[in-house]
Amino acid sequence: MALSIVIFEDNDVLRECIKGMLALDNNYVLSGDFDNVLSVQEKITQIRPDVILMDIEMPGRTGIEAVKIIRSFDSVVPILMLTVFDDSPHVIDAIRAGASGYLLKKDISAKLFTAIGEILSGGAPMSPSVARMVIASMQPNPDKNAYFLTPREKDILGSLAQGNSHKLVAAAFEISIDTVKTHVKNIYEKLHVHSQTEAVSKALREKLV
Amino acid sequence: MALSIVIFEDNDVLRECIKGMLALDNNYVLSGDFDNVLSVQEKITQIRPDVILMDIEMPGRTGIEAVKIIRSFDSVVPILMLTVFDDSPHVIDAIRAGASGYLLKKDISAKLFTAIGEILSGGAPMSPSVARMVIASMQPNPDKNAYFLTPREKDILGSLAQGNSHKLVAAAFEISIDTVKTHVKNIYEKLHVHSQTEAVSKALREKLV
DNA sequence: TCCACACTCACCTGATTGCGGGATTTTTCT
DNA sequence: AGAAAAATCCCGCAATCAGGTGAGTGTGGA
Repeated sequence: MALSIVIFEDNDVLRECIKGMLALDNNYVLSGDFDNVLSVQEKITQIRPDVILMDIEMPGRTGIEAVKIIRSFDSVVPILMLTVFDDSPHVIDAIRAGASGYLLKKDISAKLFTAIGEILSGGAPMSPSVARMVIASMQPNPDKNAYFLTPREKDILGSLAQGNSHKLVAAAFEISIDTVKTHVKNIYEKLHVHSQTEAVSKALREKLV
Repeated sequence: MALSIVIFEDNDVLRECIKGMLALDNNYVLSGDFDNVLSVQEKITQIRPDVILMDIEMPGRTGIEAVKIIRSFDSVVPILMLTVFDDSPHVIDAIRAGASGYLLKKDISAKLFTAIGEILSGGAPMSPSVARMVIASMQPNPDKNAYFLTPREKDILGSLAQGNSHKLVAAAFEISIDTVKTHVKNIYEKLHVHSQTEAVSKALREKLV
């Protein structure tokens, strides 16, 4: 039985082009093609497609917002992003929102069918540069990361980030609670923050610990 | 000029096999092959390879530890993990440590050369199941994630995670500071934590916000 | 030898937070 | 309409935290 696919893409030429590509392969049937995502929830719940192809830039509402909406009521249907944006913020946002794969438009002709197959067999197809961004986003920032924290300060910050209080940190490292406070104060200055919560937030976000 | 490659792999058969594969292609030259990573820093600084192939399970010290060591003095040399481990913790740990790609051994024969090419041109080759794990690790946990936080509580938690104090949260949502404290208390109960720092830590780690 | 730096500890003050209550209003669901 | 859940506000107290000041120790480099 053919796989049901829907596509959201505001560029008429490209949308028709993909329609044409899918029509040539009778493993797939295009169950819907739209130039916007304004009532995406209705459309998806009615059509119940096996795969969703999603552009990012569309009039009215972006594809990333649409992904969030879809994921709010369906956490499994595969969503393959299909866009020209290869900058890290767009990529990371789309994936955090719940995208299952991310193909740049320049790779569509060569890889669309491979990608759909891969996404259905539990993979996560990505254009190479996208994959690199994703991996980079998981690794500690090597550049400005420094902040010149001393080893001890990193210890303390790490312990705070576990959710420990000053008292527990002191106990863990067998030092006085006043020493902890001194370290914490120095950490605040170096990180330009003014509270434990802010320091931990910054540390976790920037993967300092 | 041929690309210099080194391999760390304790399985003699597989190591010889890869050696053989590389020998057949004179775009590559194997500059070193080792069955452990005990003095990895010396080896890498001497050889200065263009690509490193790294197993995970090795006697003495794991490949993931080796990656951390390498990244402590060289943040650019591409490291391709080559292992049988396809469980999420190993994959995520390796990538956090600084791996540039992650190929399962079952894919070596089919994809090793493609992967090396991709890694050198700025990509991040991954076996499909690995890519899916990586992406899943960036998305909010749909299962136990609930914690049954109300929308308002998520707002508050989100604001706290930005590093805001009770007072600032109150100002941001234009509610009384006492209301914020009530919400915070309820959040603590639901998350089973006892401090702001712990709550924010949990929220960021489990991607609740 | 002297300096810089990291690490350690102490004391003080005022602000914030954690936790125990109780209470009212609004929204949501049945 | 009535019950349940969510959101709002208030009080009070003990504990913790932020910020400031000061100071002793040890290590390593100039």
